[in-house]
Amino acid sequence: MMVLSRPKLQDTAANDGESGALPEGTGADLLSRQRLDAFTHARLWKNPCGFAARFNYLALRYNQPLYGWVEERFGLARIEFVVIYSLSLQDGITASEISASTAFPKNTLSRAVNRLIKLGYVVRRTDAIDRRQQFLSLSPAGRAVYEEALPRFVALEEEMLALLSLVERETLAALMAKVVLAMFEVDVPESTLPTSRPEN
Amino acid sequence: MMVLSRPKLQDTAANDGESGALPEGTGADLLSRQRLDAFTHARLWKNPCGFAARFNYLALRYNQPLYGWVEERFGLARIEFVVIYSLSLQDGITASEISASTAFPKNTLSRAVNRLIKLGYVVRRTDAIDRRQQFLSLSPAGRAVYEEALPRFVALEEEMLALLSLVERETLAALMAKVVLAMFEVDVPESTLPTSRPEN
DNA sequence: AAAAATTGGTTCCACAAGGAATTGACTGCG
DNA sequence: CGCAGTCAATTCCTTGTGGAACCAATTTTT
Repeated sequence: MMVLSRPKLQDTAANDGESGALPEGTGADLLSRQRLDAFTHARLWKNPCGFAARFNYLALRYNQPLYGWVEERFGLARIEFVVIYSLSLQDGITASEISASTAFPKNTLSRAVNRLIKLGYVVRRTDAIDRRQQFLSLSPAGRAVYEEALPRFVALEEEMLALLSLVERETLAALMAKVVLAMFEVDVPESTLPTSRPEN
Repeated sequence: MMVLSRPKLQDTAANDGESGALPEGTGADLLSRQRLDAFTHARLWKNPCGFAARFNYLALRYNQPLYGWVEERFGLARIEFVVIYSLSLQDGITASEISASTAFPKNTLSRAVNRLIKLGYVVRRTDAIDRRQQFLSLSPAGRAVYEEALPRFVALEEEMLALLSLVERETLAALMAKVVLAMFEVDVPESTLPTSRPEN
């Protein structure tokens, strides 16, 4: 096959695709016009789990360049920037909360937080009433990193949505919200939790 | 944004949040009814890159349990199952093609393929005219793994979409296709490619 | 047609990631 | 009030990952 250069994404992986039965006009036809290798095409458009394939693909194409840039610009690993981003969303949370929400192991977060403190991007304040917990906050330097990075993240999201009208974006947002909601209700079988391991 | 976590995989990670200001009816209100921690809520609903945050979240919640199950049921790592899944989509592709499309490094794929061959799930056939290339195929045993696993993948996708009507699903599929298309057109800046690293 | 450049795949190796066990701080039960 | 159970965070240690170098088969250049 051909393969052309393109991606180099990295994350996700797996399945993708969808099958041939896409309503025309949705992209399958357009895709084939792109110089896209046949396998990626199959992953996205002829996959029995086409929806999953597509958002996995998007996650990959979104995260890869952004975190690559973060690494190169700031010398921060993905997990480290995740901490910074998280603190910008909710100041004063603990490492455990980030761990629980993002599914990164606790020890990985511990390392990331400690490095960020050493670099002066994050400050730690031990809870007076429960001295186990450590509330984290961004330092001015940490906030500066976030401020510089955010526009890139916003811009790429904007590029993703570029082909959509305002109405379409709202529709998409609403439908995605429903899907996210559905996932909250999925009871995760015990057996699936243990061995997992991110992402990646 | 987001990020997904990496479960053990390595994938995902990142931002999250919560808070309160989403257009009503989209899920924010429903969400707050769920027993969901505040930070995750912020990540999903008060995030400047909310769309990215949501599909990252979905990727995490989708991949993690499934690949965890694969690991436990078959003793196969994520990348190994990715190979199997890929071959089911397109028989006879090479390791390089899978690498290019999924963004896993070549050597990682090399290892995965060799292990799968050793386990008898994959067979390799060297191209007669270009003896560098090795076309891969599923053995009956490999196909059996796929056949057993696929229903799980389909079922979880179905759960994700459970709250959507048929019309809504089609709308979502079409909009997602447009977004995927837009990502094809993004020119990946050179600088972002080098240092990246999946997700894990 | 030899030399240089490319490409698929593998091997080497340094390092990071994460499971498991540990420490320190609370909580709850009896 | 003391002992078992829990929980945040950390440390230890093994393993897997992925960058870089390498090998082999081709292709291109001159």
